[in-house]
Amino acid sequence: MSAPLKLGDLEVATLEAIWSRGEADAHALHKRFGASRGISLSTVQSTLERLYRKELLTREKVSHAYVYAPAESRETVMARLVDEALGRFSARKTDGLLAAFAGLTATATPETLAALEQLVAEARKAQSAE
Amino acid sequence: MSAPLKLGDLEVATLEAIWSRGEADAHALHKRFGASRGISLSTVQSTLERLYRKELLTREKVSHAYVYAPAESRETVMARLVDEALGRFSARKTDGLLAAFAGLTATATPETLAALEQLVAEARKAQSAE
DNA sequence: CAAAACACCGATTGTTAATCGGTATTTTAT
DNA sequence: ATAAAATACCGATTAACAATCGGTGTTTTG
Repeated sequence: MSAPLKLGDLEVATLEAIWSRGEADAHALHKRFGASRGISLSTVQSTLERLYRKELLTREKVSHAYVYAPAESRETVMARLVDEALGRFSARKTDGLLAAFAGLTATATPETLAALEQLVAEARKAQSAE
Repeated sequence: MSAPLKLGDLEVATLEAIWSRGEADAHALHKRFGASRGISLSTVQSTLERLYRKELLTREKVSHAYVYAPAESRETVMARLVDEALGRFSARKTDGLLAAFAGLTATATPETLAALEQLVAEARKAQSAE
């Protein structure tokens, strides 16, 4: 088990920004939402650093500044967060997922349902193939 | 939006214990896992109190002791936790759920897949009925 | 009435995200 | 080559919370 993943709001926002552009440095991120949040460059750097230590970001020194890139896809991170949220329950995790899904279906779009149906169908196929 | 729900490990364990028995008082809970955790009665009480304030538990004074009961179902709490975990992402939440499901389907049992299929079918039905 | 069982209150500890400033170091522009 | 600018790096602080207890006062109950 990788250490329980915990993410703060700024961390999530940072990840999203990087996912959407592929890569970015502290300077760029700061300009992006540093202003709106009234946050200093240092804060952005610290957040990036934390994300890096959590192995959610990769960094590479270009000249003397770090350029960060995603180490994990958004889907993966989301899945991990869901796992983390439900993992402490003794009940089978699927119960939780089903519950979560049940809540979702109320507002799910037809496209989402179709995608879901597809996923289930594929999973069944894969299963019977084993 | 209810305040963001956050639960610690002891809190989840406590909830589970209460869900499984329908109701319980601090004394019973303490006997249940107080020993294994080497925890005092006070700690159990505090946890119960916190859960009560979070409106996850109901309490009723029987004689002069509180008897706690669930205020929310396990499924509801799990769904809220998932929402909480994914709600901060700007991407459509469904993406995250789909991702979570994708991850799940790899190890899902046939029963789970069947349940999932059922949910999707019901959701579609409900949708077309609107 | 006395003892036991609790609630209630307040205090402490530990963790983690968010936040920043200051200093050292590396670039870059002059 | 130097000065100025851009960054990294480090350490400190704050704030939120869960976990944890002990002590004090109150209500039951024997």
